[in-house]
Amino acid sequence: MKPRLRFAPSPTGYLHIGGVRTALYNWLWARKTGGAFVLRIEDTDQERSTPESVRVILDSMKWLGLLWDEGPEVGGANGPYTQMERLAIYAEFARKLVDERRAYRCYCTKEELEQQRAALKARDPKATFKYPGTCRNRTTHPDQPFVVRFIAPESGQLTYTDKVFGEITTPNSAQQDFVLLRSDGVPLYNFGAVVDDIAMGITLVSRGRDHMVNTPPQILLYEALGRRPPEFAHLPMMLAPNGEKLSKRHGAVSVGEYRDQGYAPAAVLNYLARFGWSHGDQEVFSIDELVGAFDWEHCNRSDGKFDAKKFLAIDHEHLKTERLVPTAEYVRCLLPFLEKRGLSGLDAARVAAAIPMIRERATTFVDAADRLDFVFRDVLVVDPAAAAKFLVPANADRLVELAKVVEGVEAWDAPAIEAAVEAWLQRAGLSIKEVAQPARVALTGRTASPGLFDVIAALGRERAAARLRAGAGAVVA
RNA sequence: GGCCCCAUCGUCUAGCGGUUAGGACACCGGCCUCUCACGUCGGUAACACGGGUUCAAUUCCCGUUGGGGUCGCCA
Repeated sequence: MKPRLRFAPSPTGYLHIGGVRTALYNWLWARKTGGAFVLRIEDTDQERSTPESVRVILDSMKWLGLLWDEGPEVGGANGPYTQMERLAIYAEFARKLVDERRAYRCYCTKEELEQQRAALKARDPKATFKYPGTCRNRTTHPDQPFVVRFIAPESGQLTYTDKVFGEITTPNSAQQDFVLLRSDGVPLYNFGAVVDDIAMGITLVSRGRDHMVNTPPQILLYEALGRRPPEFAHLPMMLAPNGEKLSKRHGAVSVGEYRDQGYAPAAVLNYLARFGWSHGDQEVFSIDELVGAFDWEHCNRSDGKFDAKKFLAIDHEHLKTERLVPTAEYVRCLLPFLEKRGLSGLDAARVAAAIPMIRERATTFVDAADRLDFVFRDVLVVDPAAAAKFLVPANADRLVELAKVVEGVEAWDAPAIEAAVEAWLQRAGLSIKEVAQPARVALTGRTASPGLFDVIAALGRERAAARLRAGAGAVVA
């Protein structure tokens, strides 16, 4: 039977990079095995869930290329895929559990429990408050709000085999009569997830290690419901460099931020896949390679620390490699960033032609747009410090001479330009070192740029000559 | 504190009883060079500790220490 996996985020903000990793592992396995990848929105926390966040999650997933077989927008046979639209289903399952004496109505109020919890903590700050089972054997049913609690076993133990952590055994004494349904009928996490995973036929649940503690109660629920639990595969956590939980205060943590910083989607996936999983010594993967190589056996069990520099290096690697980011894709990704700089209405072919000279240099699309800015901008922006240093009187004549040489080049390509310039340097008894930097500043406005001849070729004969002359003129002005 | 999990260079990791403990990022040198990059050559750098098991432990077992997760009518 083909496996069915899911990613079930709660729409309470941006899509966290750690969440993307669990989504990715699920997606990879579904793709590799020909199984199904289901996206489910767990919006039962009405305080924090927002429609905007759902939008962000969907857009982020699409940008990454983590498309779902069933879920919001695409539908499917097991919908709806948003929990708040499934309330009737949870009610039905809860009713069944109560009828079969596997769960009961609890009329204790939140305030009462809060008070008990506080009292216990006051006596012993480290004690664990467990619901005392006050309503467990209650026979009267007052006309008051109630929650539905599960009847948890008090002795024995529960063992399951995790696909990455192996055999995990937990004593049932660690469990308590946890709440299934709130007084308003909205399910709590464990119940909602189990009911939906059953209803949606999920066969393998992979999620962060922070959920490992939820697995025993969930398995108990499957048993009470007469269902065989799915397989579980927990993933180690992605921590901040200082070992803390990775959050906003450690820098960019959302998919949107990396998209805005000009990262390639495949590079994001590559970095995340390699975090906690390995395939021998291979560091760089295309998405197809990831799908082909992914397995649970090589998933690590220890937490890791996010490394922004390595992430950047992986992105750089992708941008450098035609196989990973084909030129057409490069152009498509780069265009928006050029537009953001005010360089709009550019011809795709023209942009494609300029890419080779910055390909190995640019680490992100934002970086690429910055490096290519001089090619597409009509009025050059010149770095004052660079001008002060290189556009000086001593260089004026040379720039004018170079302009003439450039205008005289016959065939217009970098090698031809280089040949013409070299010939002139010979005649004039000059070295390229004496001319390159002044020319570079005149042509690009900066002291760092692609190779001089590529720059001239990209600008075109007239524009290159004009800028060189302007550079010479800037000296006088 | 209870329950659960983890432990190889600074970081991500390879390793599945016998290796000069390998790779990548980062860092430091050399080369290349019109700048910046790229590339290339080399270098610094790790098996947390203590017991076992074994002819032999980074590898298997136990403990210690350290780190993490979780203890809600959040997810």
